Amino acid sequence: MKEYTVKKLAAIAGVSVRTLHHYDKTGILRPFKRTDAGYRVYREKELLKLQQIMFYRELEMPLNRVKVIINKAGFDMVKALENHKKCLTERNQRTKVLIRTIDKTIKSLKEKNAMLKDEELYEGFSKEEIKAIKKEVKEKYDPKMVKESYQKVAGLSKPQYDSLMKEGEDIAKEMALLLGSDPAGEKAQKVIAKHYKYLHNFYKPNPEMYKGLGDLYASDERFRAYYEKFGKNLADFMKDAIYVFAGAKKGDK
Amino acid sequence: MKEYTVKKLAAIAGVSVRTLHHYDKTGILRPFKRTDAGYRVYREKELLKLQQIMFYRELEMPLNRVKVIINKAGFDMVKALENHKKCLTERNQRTKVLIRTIDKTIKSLKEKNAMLKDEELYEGFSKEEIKAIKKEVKEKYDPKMVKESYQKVAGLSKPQYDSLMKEGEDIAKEMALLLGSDPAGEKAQKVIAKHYKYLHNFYKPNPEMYKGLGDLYASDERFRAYYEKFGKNLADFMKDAIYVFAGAKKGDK
DNA sequence: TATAAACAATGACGTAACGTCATAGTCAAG
DNA sequence: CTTGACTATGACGTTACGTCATTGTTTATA
Repeated sequence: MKEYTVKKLAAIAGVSVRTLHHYDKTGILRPFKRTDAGYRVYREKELLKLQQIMFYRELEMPLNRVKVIINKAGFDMVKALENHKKCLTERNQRTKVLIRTIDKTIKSLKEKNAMLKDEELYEGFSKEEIKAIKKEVKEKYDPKMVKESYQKVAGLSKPQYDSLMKEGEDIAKEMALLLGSDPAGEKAQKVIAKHYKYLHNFYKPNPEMYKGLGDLYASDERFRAYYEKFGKNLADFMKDAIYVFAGAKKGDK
Repeated sequence: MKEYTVKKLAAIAGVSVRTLHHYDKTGILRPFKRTDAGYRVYREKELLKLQQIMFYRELEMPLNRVKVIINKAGFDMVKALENHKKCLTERNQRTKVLIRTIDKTIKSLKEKNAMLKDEELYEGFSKEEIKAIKKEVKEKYDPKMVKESYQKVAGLSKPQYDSLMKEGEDIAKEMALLLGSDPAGEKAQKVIAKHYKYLHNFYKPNPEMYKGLGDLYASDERFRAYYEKFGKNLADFMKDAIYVFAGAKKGDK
């Protein structure tokens, strides 16, 4: 059984010794054992785990989230690898968009008649969008869903993201127009069905989760504030309508 | 002429207002003007410049270096864009290696007879290597060369990098063996010629630059320390031999 | 066996690039 | 005039290590 101390592992993995210390201290990656002298010793299992950490870091997942994910009972390494592959492929697609942006900018600079729209200058850059998405999702949806949502929307372009966010707003506006009506009424239930379907953009909801979300809308200050922008006590109305819908949905199942 | 204040520019570029403030404060991206009220106003030139900054950041270039590069007289935007394209293409290649690593790891996990060598777990990850390269280059070469060197070696795999670094060490060792002999002697000059050729891995040297490097070797504490590891006052000896070689080289030119 | 170099540990301050929030002035529309 | 959106500056906080100091441990060589 092959064992590594910090320098050897750092060398083959291409990380620093300091990083390994940091990971041990923060509990993200513990060594297999410590020698009597206090030396950290790592084995195959730790090497695989470090690989996971490195993939998550490559995809800019914050360490405190990585820690939760990979140390959870039932963590499926193969599934995680498949997900990393998907995200990396999407990143490569985005990089191709960046390269196209470069080509278009060069053409625009060289030929005075090939003007770019200002927005076109930044096509493919999505850092801030992702952050905005994460914040938006966090504010509007169950925090447990944040990670999954992140993975699902990371590949969106800005126009796609804008469109998605606008759809969410439109649904909220539609509900606001029905304030004062019966949350179990046909109209409200039609819009809520649309909302439920909309959530599929972020994660795969089920009736129980949807009810939990309704609770969250009504009880969490940030959610209330978000919906208040569209109508007075809209969060409560959403919750009521969600409960009706989710009850019916459960019956379906 | 279209003008933007911070929120509008932040929105189309996908950065935060805070980022624009930060860039202004640090002098990386100044606005076109300030209104009487103190509002920042940006125009086309600033938009193009921001695009540059964003490409450099995408490629993880530190801001203080970005500042120097793009604010230099004669900064060639088209050339820079072409260079970004090259780097992004290389990054995509590296991502493909990562994806292959994923495939191999999955196969290894699913089929117990498809064992991976430990090093194979980390193929494609290069962050620490790049950092090490930057540090190494910084320690051994003219700081002005760092950016160019970074671009030139970024695509190296770890074995390629290791090989390259070893070659550098071997040359230093060879010179150390000649300590005490004539720096203008045939043997020393033969090794120095090898050193000059070796530098081509990092940048395109010329005799004047090479002499400057010799000066740096002898005067900079880090360089001296590096060469001291191989032999007493090796840095001085290198400088002397470099001066002879560069003089002869100049004559060639 | 002694020594020196390489490897290891812990501790702690510092860094880069913003993020977050507080406070207050400015602008535009109703 | 009022209100909400936009703007400014200031300042503390965050994340993921980097850097360095100090000291113990291991290994190879003379």
